[in-house]
Order: sequence, then C-alpha cells, then structure tokens
Amino acid sequence: MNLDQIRIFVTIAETGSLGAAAKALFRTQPTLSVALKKLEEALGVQLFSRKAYRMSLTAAGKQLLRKAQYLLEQAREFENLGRYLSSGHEPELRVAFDPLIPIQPILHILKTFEQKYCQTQLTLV
Amino acid sequence: MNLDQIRIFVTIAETGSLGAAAKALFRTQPTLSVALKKLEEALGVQLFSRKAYRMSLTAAGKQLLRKAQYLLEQAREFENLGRYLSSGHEPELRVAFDPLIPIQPILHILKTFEQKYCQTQLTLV
DNA sequence: CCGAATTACGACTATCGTAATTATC
DNA sequence: GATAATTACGATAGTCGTAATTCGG
Repeated sequence: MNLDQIRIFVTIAETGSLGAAAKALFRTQPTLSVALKKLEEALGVQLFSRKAYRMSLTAAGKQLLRKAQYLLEQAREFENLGRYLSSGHEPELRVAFDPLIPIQPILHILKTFEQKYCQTQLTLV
Repeated sequence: MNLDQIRIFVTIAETGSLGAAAKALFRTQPTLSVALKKLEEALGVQLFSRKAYRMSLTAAGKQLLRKAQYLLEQAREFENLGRYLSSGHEPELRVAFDPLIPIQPILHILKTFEQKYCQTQLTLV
C-alpha cells in the first residue's frame, strides 16, 4: 500500500469514474484500474462495486474513504511543513486584506494557522 | 515522497543510527542511506546532521518527526480498518470480563471502540 | 581496527502507457 | 456507436543489495 494508491482511490470516489479520475491525475484509465485493484488486494477489501455500468462505493469503501481522505490531508500537511521548513523560504508571512471584508472569520483562520505553524512569523499589514 | 521513506525516517530517528534502523526494517545500511537522502531532497529539508560521528536530528527534523509519526499511525489505522472490513473476519466481537475488575474504565474503552468501529456488533457476555 | 555513513553499480521489481476486449447505456 | 472498465504486454523507472570508499572512535 502506498500514498499514490490512496490518492487514486480517493480521486475515483470523488469523481465517480475511472475516466474522470484519470483526467484529474494525468494518468490513463488502465493505470488507475490496476492501481485500484492492487489496493483492494492489499487491503483484502472490495472498495467499489463493478456490477453496474458505473462504479459505486461499497459499504466498506465508504468507511475507508473517510480515513483515506484524512490520511491524504496529513500527508499534504507533512509535505507543506517540509517546504515551509526548507530554510530561506518564507520565514515570514505578511497578510493584507481589504477593510470591507468582514474581519471575524479571517481572524479565526489566522488563529488556526498560528496554532498549526507556530514558528511562522505572521504579520498583518 | 512515499510512506516507506517516512517509515525509514522515523525508524532512523527512533533508533539513532542507520545500522540499527537497517536491522529493524530488514534492509541494508546503504538502502536506508539513499532512501533518507531522497526524502530530504523531496522535502528540500535536511533532516539529520551528519557532522558528528552519529547522526542527529536537525531542528526541522524534530518538527517533521512528530508529523511523520502521526502520519504513520494514520496509515496503520487505515490498513487495520481495511483488514477489519475484509468480509468474513470478525463481524461480531464478544467481550467477557471478571466481575472483580472495575467496570468503569472498561466501559470507557468500549465506548471509544464503538465510536470508531461503529459497524462492529459488540456484545458483552 | 571496528563501526558508521556514503557512493557506485548491476539486477530486479514494479509501474506506466498503448493496444485490444468486453460490456453497458 | 460511444463511454466505461478490464486484460495483456512491452518499455521505462525506481529500488534493492553487494561491493568498495571514507571518516570518526
């Protein structure tokens, strides 16, 4: 099992077909088909039902989809933290916004950001 | 970046040396050395300092280690859920315990379990 | 000297894409 | 007939391990 297979699984589930997922991931349909099959074999679970014309998530697939999405999110955050820490890149983040925009939701987002990336110098201009 | 590289990174950090990590992962030292280097290149961050005789985590490495450990934990949970859902395996879980044991903490654990694996039929005998 | 990390290189595995097949709408 | 999924297969790329090298205790 690897992250690429998870990404393929999630994309197929979110787009609803191999063809659409293939476009989104810049791969071909057969590639995704075998990758998905390998993931199903590795997990020992059938993620999609192929009985109908279009694929549909099985009960197990629906449950695993949630965890897969969360796993991908964590992987993205890991990579982002890596890029952020690569020295010389964006040690400070300056944020500016129009006074017309309601400030409340923005402050909440910034608060969350500061908690997550507490070593970034955040400056409001 | 893939999960195997993350696993290698974490194992080296936890064991403290390439040799120990190689034994733990049933790989060779050179294999882990190049794998680690590839991960560092992919992230653009130096995870370990090689100046001293033994490797030591850099500041960036320490931060990334936490997220890496959490990411691996999520991956494990994903695989476990997959195995659990592979039909025919443990659709029902019967739990029995001695009346002498304090029941309060056990109930809490079972509550947590039910939330996480809400499709498992949990039965107290 | 011995253990640890790095580099070089040959072998192997795995994945990708193209092409062909089957089936559904 | 057009779109979607599967299967087969050749080419490519990535990774593994062995061997050789360098450096610190």
